[in-house]
Amino acid sequence: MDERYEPAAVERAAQRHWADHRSFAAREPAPGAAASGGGDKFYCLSMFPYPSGRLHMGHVRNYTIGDALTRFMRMQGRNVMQPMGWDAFGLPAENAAMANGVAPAKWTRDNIAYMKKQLQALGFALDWEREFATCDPSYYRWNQWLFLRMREKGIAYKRTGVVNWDPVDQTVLANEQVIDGRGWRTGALVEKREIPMYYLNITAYADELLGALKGLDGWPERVRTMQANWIGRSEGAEVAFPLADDARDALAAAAATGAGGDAAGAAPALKVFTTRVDTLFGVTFMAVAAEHPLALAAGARDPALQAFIDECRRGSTMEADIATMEKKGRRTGLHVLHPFTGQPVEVWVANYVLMGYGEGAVMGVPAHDERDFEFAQQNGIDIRPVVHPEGGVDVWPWAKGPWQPSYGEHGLTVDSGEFSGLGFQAAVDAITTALEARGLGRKRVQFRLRDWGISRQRYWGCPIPLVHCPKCGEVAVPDAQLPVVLPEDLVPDGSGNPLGKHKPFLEVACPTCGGPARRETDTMDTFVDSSWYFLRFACPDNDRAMVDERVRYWLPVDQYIGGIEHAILHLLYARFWTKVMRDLGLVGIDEPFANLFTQGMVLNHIYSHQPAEGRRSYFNPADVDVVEDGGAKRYIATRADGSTLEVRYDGLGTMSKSKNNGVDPQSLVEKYGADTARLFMMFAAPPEQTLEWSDEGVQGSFRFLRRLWKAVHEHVSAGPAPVLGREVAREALDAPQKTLRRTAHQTLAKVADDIGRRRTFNTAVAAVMELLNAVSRFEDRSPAGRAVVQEALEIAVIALSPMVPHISHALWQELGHADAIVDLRWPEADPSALVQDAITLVVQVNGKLRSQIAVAADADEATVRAAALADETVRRFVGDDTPKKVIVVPRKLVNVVV
RNA sequence: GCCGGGAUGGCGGAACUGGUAGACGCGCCGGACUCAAAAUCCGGUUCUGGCGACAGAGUGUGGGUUCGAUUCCCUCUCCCGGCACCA
Repeated sequence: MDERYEPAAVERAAQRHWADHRSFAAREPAPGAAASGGGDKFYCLSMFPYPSGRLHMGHVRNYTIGDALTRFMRMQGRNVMQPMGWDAFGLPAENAAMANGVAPAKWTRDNIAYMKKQLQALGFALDWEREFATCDPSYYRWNQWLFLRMREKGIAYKRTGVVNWDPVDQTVLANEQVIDGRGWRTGALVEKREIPMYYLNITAYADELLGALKGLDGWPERVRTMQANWIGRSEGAEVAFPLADDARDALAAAAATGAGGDAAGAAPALKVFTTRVDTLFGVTFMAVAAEHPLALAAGARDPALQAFIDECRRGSTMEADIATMEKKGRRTGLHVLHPFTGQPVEVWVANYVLMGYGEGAVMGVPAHDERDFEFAQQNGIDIRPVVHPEGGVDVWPWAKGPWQPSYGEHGLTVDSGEFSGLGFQAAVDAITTALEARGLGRKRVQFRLRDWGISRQRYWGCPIPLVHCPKCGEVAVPDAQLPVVLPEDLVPDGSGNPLGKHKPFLEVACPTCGGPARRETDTMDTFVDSSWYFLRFACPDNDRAMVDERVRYWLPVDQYIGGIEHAILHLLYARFWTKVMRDLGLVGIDEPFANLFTQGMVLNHIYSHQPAEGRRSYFNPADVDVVEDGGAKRYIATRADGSTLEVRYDGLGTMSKSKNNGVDPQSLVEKYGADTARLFMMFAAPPEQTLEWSDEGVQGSFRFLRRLWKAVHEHVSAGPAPVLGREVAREALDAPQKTLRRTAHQTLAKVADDIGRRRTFNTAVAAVMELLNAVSRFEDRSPAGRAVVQEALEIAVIALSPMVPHISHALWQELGHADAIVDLRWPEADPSALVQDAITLVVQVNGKLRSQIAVAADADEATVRAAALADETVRRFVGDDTPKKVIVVPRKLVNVVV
């Protein structure tokens, strides 16, 4: 055995062993053997990466967690599958293409090749025989195939949606490409624009997606809460306010000139949804979106209002922007009629009401809604209280002063005609019933969740399989002609989708009539690709069907691992997609992921610089020096050419390509080896917690592995140790030998619990470090002593092997084992090694720690109590007082209260 | 703005079910080895007072419940994730 730990050689040898033995190729049972999920299978899946170019520390964290679990579960005797693939479509490839003139396909595939090497160098127990990328036509053809099935069922449907529009580049922008309301390349003010898009009817599944969260007890509570809030079920009422004559005339006039849009004149009433129909008599205004037909009709007659509508169209579509912008409104001069009193209520255009969210209109009740209150105060609108908060003050302070939370509380209705004097629920019921009788409303459940728009006006994605024919209209591509293959040699230039200018793709014969037709150029949202990839890993080679019987064996995923940033969108879409496939008879499961582990983000500092013209650029923290300058800090970045530049500090954020703040694990792997990189990542923080990156402690992890190597080396170079239980009787050990043995077995049990139940790899590693410290202090070289050390070192190596598999592979052999540790069954801790005769209890006086006493492990309460009161220090603090109370917590402490 | 999470020594973190706050590691200080350095090994390291035994304070802020609170409840501050076209 080498005296020195040489990670490169150790890792090469271990990886060769796994490759030669196909150690991680998952095997299905013989056909027909198991209909659904045989008891011993374990499908361990980490979220597949976007091939951004290089791995970053977030990847190392994600995949090391999954790998440690995979290896641990293998050692528990489970048939484990841990596959890997590539989420290969998406925006960064187009950005790279624009920057470097390389086709997205080439850039993506080069990145995949490089990152695959990195993953392999890290020694992950992946079944590479199942690898695929979502940009492979053999994968995305099934996106297209299922899209067509959904379209047939009406789950996929077409309507207009709002997008960010860059008026200079004449292109749709992703939210990420909108910075402070401006296009990132052009700096032009972004506009909202309505375009036709395909949507998936996820709201039809809202009730099930919400209800099934209760059954997902293998999911973190925080994720379930976030999803429930996102779906946002609320019970309320739909109320129709009939149009007054002025509104009706305006709509009719607009319809005549075509200014009012499609819906103009069609609606006899303005519909809204409210959860507070009990406040209906407090309505003093209505607010509609700028794109609402009433707003457009009024704008056609009022240039000032039209200017305001145009202003509302500027800015991004992002909810965070809309929620934080200044609330503005303008009156239309048009009115609707209160459904009960018939009084006219003026309609306002408000920038915070969005078309496409519900009805594009809300009723304004300033007395009982905070946002309406502020809007009314700002615009001089009446505030009419109609609910008297129960147990609230007897005065009506609404007219002046700021909003009080009590204004929004439930209470008894007042000034509400025949509905006065009712409690919340009674008022809601009575008013809803009366509305229904008049045909002006009904009870309704509303979800916050909106349907999923999947059309993207972008090149590097899965083509939507449709053809537009001048004769036949929109025609689906027949299944036999799938996949619609994306040409891979185009280079986008920022001026829209290059597919729209590429004739070989664009020009097609209509599948129905054979005449000349135009192919659809929109591609699918990349969330589509990631909504079912976990199914495909079970059957990546099937070129005749999307899924097959192997999916029934492997699914659901037993452990899914990924970043908390996916808590809502990806995980919700994947759940939805699975339910759709179930309803189409393709899979037999209701939920895709039985257990979910959400790792915390790995953060790093962000530095950027905004040139006078063009895009803001980001600098990697590794290239930035922090300089103290008279109390203030300055940040100086060094460019590749050696020149320097003062940059701005933008705080901490997730490691990402776009912020250029990733840390490439490659340098760590080269310097210390994969095991050190893996170990440090697991040791640095509990995996569910956010981690601010710093490689300060890496050295310590390497030192630990070297100490372990040295300890094994010293032990084995003294020759074979006697075997405990055969050459040395366990009962014959002396006290220090028993203590080391107990530490070893406690460690074994703790590590199994930390990995298997708690998933706290950091404390598992710490426990093994303590064990090695105990071994180092143990100097007994007698045969019995060496037998105990042999066992303790074996336990240390086994316990670490899920985290640091390479060094464990080597050390296991050095400890005299012919079989590879990767195939070892995880041993149980020996209960007889764990027994302890005497234990130490803590004694408190008035809750403050004062002393410690040693008692027999099985001492009864009276004995413990007497021992505590007899303790000298305790008597000093208790003095002559008689204890009021003595609390004894078995095996833990005694608290004397005086 | 809304939803979810977090805050513990100089630093990363431990304390799992309300019961010894600071395990383990980093850093730092001292020592051994060495001509010297690196590496390694040994000891110390929450803060304040004390030579010391020891005492007091202490888990972002302010309050509460309890014999006992890092842990439970309320308030506030700051940080992180998500907010539907980054993935």
